[in-house]
Amino acid sequence: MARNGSPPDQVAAVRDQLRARGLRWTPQRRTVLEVLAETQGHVTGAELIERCRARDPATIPSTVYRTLDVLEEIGLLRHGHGPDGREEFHVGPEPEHGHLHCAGCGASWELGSDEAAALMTAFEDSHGFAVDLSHLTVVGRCRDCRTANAP
Amino acid sequence: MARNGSPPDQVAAVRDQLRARGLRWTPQRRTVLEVLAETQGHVTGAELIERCRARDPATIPSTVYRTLDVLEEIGLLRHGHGPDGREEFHVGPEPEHGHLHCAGCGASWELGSDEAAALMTAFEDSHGFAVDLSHLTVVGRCRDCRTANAP
DNA sequence: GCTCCTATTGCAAGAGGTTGCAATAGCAAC
DNA sequence: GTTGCTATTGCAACCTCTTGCAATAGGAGC
Ligand SMILES: [Mn+2]
Ligand SMILES: [Mn+2]
Ligand SMILES: [Zn+2]
Ligand SMILES: [Zn+2]
Repeated sequence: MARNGSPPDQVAAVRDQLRARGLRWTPQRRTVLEVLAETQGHVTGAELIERCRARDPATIPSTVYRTLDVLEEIGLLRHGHGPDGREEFHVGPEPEHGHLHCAGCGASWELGSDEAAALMTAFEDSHGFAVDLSHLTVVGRCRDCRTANAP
Repeated sequence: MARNGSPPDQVAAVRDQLRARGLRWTPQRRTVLEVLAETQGHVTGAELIERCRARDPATIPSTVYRTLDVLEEIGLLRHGHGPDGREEFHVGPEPEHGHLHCAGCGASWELGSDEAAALMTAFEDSHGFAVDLSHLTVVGRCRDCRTANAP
């Protein structure tokens, strides 16, 4: 999400962006946007639905997923995939980043921007390929798990 | 899958490996193994179930998925994730490899071993992290889609 | 061949998503 | 404030997997 101003301002900005594109502002979308404005970090669709239901028990899953699709299409939201493949939406002021996930202990880290840049440059140079960094999760085993397993 | 010898030999080898571990050889597992022995490249669980059903209409999904788990646990199979996050099992003689997937045109390529090695070395050096290459799918936009979109 | 232990299976229920469709409701124009 | 177009919604059905549990059946040992 674009993160400028207080949550109410952010939500109002999205409303205006939607209307400017001929899309509509509905109570259901308002709920999703308000929940997103209060969220930091990563959320799965299911988590989001749960939080929307806390605010409006009549929340319908398909409506939430379709709203997420729209927000992503107009560039207000991005998603990556957790180590299990499930979509995770990136929310908050952090810049675009990838993830590192240990299959041993389940820990995960954000990819440093220096490292990310190196990775993107490498694919750019070799294939002319523009990596979608925020969609990337690199899975493997961390140092601790490796030394623990092969002492 | 280890790929040595004719399909019947491969299947027999797996049967022996299972028994050696106190696991059992069942008609259901035989079906899955036979289908895998005839398969090249990548398969999703659902595709595998479909092919098993062609051979044995009584095939039950949970049994197939559990068999795949076992085969992966004992190291005979690996999975990665497609761009949509779904699991894809790697089958065939190719060495471990990652994937590059274009979100624009849907094309995908295998990562070259040189490039893969560079990527793995980078994470090894910076974090002591051992990347699971076959689990990796890098999503982005290919050269063609980029020039088509921003001429 | 028969026994016995327990790995495996089938089934039913459930989680997380997606999709087609008819009914509803934004909102731009009058 | 009404009207009319059409974007959205709710719903139901469906898809891909996962899980708990009771019944079944490998296969090692005799
Ligand atoms: Mn995985
Ligand atoms: Mn994705
Ligand atoms: Zn770890
Ligand atoms: Zn492309």
